[in-house]
Amino acid sequence: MSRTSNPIAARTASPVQRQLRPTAKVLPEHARAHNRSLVLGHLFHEGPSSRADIARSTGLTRVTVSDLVAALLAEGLVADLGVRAESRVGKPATLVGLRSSEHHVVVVDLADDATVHGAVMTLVGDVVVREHVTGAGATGTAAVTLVEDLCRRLVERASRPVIGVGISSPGVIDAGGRVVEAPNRGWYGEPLAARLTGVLGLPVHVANDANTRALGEYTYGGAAADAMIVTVGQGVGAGMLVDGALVRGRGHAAGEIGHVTVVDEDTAGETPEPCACGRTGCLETVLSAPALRRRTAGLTPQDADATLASVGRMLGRALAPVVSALNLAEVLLSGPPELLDGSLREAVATTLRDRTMPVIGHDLRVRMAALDEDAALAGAAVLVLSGQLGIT
Amino acid sequence: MSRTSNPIAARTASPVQRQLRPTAKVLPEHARAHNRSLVLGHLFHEGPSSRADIARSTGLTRVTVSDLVAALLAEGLVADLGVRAESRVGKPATLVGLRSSEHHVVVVDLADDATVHGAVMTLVGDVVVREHVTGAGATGTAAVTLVEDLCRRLVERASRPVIGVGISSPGVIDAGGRVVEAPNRGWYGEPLAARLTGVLGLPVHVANDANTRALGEYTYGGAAADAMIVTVGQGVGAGMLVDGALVRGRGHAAGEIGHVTVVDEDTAGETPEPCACGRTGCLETVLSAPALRRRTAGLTPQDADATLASVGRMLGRALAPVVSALNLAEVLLSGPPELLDGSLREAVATTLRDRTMPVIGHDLRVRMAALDEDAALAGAAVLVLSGQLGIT
DNA sequence: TTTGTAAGGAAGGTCTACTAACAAACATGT
DNA sequence: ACATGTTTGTTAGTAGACCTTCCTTACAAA
Repeated sequence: MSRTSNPIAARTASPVQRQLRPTAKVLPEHARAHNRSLVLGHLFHEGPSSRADIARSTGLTRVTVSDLVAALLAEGLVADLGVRAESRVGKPATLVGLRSSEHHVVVVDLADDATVHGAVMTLVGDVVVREHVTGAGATGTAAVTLVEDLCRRLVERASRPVIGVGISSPGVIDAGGRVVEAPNRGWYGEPLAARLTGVLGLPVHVANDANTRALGEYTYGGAAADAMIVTVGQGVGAGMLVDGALVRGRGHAAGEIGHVTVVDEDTAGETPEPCACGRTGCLETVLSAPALRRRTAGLTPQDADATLASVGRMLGRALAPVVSALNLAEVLLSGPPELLDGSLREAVATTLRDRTMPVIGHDLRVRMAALDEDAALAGAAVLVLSGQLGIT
Repeated sequence: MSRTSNPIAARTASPVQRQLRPTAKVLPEHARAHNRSLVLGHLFHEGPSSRADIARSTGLTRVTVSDLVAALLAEGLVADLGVRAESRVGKPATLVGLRSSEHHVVVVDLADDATVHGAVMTLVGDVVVREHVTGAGATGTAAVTLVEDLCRRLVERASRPVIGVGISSPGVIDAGGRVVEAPNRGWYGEPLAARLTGVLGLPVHVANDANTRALGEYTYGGAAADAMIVTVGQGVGAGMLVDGALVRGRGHAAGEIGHVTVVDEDTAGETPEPCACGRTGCLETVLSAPALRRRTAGLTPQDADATLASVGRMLGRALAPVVSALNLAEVLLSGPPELLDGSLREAVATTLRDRTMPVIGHDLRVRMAALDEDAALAGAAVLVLSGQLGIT
C-alpha cells in the first residue's frame, strides 16, 4: 500500500485546520444556570417534589438543591407547597412546585396567511387568552407591524409576568430569530426577533413552524428524542429531532422536505404533476392537504383509501432513507386526521418496514401527533421555556 | 374551533411527564475540563500559539489561559516553544504547542474480515508503527483475544505514552463501546471497550467504522459540520454528522443505509436483485464495491460510465430526502475512486440538485472523501482525541 | 421509650475564573 | 538617544459555586 500520499501525514507540518465553530467558554455562573435548569426541568416534568427528590434526580447534593430552590423561591418561579401528604419513614418532606400558572408566555402562530393567531399561555401550555388579527395580504413591514401590535395587546392582556414571546412562522429562520426567507410574508432577512425585542422589551424567540411543532410534540406530546414530525397543511414540512435537539441544518432549512421529488415518470400508477416551485413531482403535489382532498374528492371510500395508501407509500419511500440514516425512533404525522390517520399512515408504516432493515424498522413507531391545532402555539411556548428557563 | 379535547390542557393537573434523559449536573471541575479542551482544541487546529492568542480565541482571560497552560505543561501535553520569530509591536509572545508527536494513540480497524489492521499514531494522525494479524474466521471470544493481543503488541511498541485506544468496527455499537451486533465477528452484546480497558489498563473507545470514517473526515479531512459520509466497500454504510456531532440514533444503528430498498419493479432499466439480508433491491446490491465491479465488468468505458451513473442516480434518489430533511452541507463518498469518483459521483450530485429545492441543493457539495485507506484508523484516533482530550 | 431513617440547614473548605495592577520587552516617532 | 505606546504574561485579591461534614427536626417501627 502506498502511504506517501497520505493526506494526514501531509498535514503534519501544519496543524489540522478547520473553520472554528464558536465554542463557548464555560464559567462557574454557566454551571449554576445549567443546574438551575436541571431543577426547573425536574419540577416541570415530574411535578411537585421535595428538595431531596430533586437532589436524587439531578445528582446534586441536597445542600446545593436547597440553595438553588431558595433562589427560585425568591424569584417567584417556585412555590412552597407545604408538607407531603403521604408519610414514610423519616422526616416528612416539604414539597416545592413550579408556579406554572403564575407566569405567562405570549405566543404567535403565523402559519395562516389570512389570519395571525396569538395567545397567552401558562408554562404548562394552557391557553389563558386568545387573540387574532386578520391580516390578509399584509407583507413586509406591514406584516411586522401586525405581529408587533398583536404581541403588544397580548402582553397587555396577560395577568401575570410575561417570561417571553415565542413565534412560529413558515419559512427559513436562523437561530437568532432572523427570518431568512418567508415568501408568504415577503420577509427576506427580516430580523424579527431583534425588532420585537426592541419594541416589547421582552425576550423573543422565532422558529420555523414545523420545528416548533416538533418541539411541542417532544415537550408536551411525548415524542421520542429521535423523531421526525411531518406536518401536512397547505404545504408539507418537517421538524427533525436528533438526540432531543432540533436540527437546524447548514442553511437553517432543515425539514424542508415539501419539494423533494417523489413522483417520477416511472412511478407505478402516478404521473408527476407540476408544483408551485416550478418543478414536477414534489412531495407537496401529492401530500399537502389540498392535494389529498383534490385527489380523493368524489371517490368511494374504498377508492379514497387506496389513493391515500398510494400517497402513504410514496411518503414511506422518501422517508425510508431518512429513518435509516438517523435510526429514528418515531415518525409523527401532524395534520388533518381524516386524511392522514388511516390507510395513509398505515401505508407509511408498512412501506418503511418493508424498505428498511429489521434493526431500523423493527421498533419504529409511525403515529399521529398527539397535539391538536394548538401544536404550533404550544411549540412556540416551548421556545420560550427552553430559551429562558432551559426546560426542554 | 373546539378546544375541549386539547391534550395540553388535559395534562394541566398532572405534570408533563417524559422519559427523563440522564441530564448531567455541571460542577466547577467540569467547567475546568471544558475550558481545558478549548485550549487543547485551539492548539490542535491552529497550531503553536501564544497564551494571548488562545485567550482571544477562547474568550477566556489571559490569566486563566496561563493557568490552564501551566497545568498542561505539567502534564506534558504542551511544550514551551520559546519566543515567536516574527516580531510585532509589544512584548514578544512565547509560543506553546501541543506535543503531538510525544504522545501516541493505538488504533485498530476491524473492517477487513480476513485481517485485523492496527497502528500506533501520533495525535495528528501520523502512523508510527503498523501491525496486522491474519484472523480469518476468528469469531466470538477468539476474535476478542485476537484484538486484545494486537492492542497489547501495539501498546508495547509505542515509544511514547499511550493516551488511549480507538477501535473501528463494522456493526452496531453503543456509546459505551459495547458491540450490540457484529455478525462478521459473531459478536452480540460484546462489551469490547470494557473488556479491553480491563486488560490494557487504558481508555478504550469503540465505534462503527462508517462513523469513525466520518469523524476522521471531519477532524482531518475538512468535512463540514453537517455532512453525510457514504462508505462503499464490501457493503455500504454511512456516518452522519449533524452540527459537528456524530448521530448515533435510537438503537445505535444510525447510518445503516446499506439495506434501504432503492430498486423496485418499476425502477426504469433496473431489476431488483436478491440481497444477503433476504430482501431484494437493497442499496448494497448495486452500490457495494463488488456489486459495482460485477456490473461494470467487461463493459466498454462508455457503458461502464452509464452503469455507474445509473447507480449514482439511485443513490441520489435515496439521499435527496436525507439531504433535505437535515439541510446537509456536504455528501462525501468514501471508497474506490475508480468506481466512485466519476460519472457515479456526478450523477449523485445532479440527481440531488434535480430532486431537492434550490435552498437545499444550491450550495450542496458532493465530493470524494479526503482521506485514503487509513481513514478508519484516523477516525479511531479521533475517538481517543475526543474522548480523552475533548478535541473534535 | 428507644432506635433508625430521612429532610433540611449551617459552617467551613476547595476550586474556578475574574478584575486590577504591574513588570518586561519590544517598535516607533521625535 | 530617548520617551512613548503596545503587547505579553504574571501576581494578588475577589466573588461565585459546589462540596463535605455535622447538626437539628420529625417521623415510623420495634
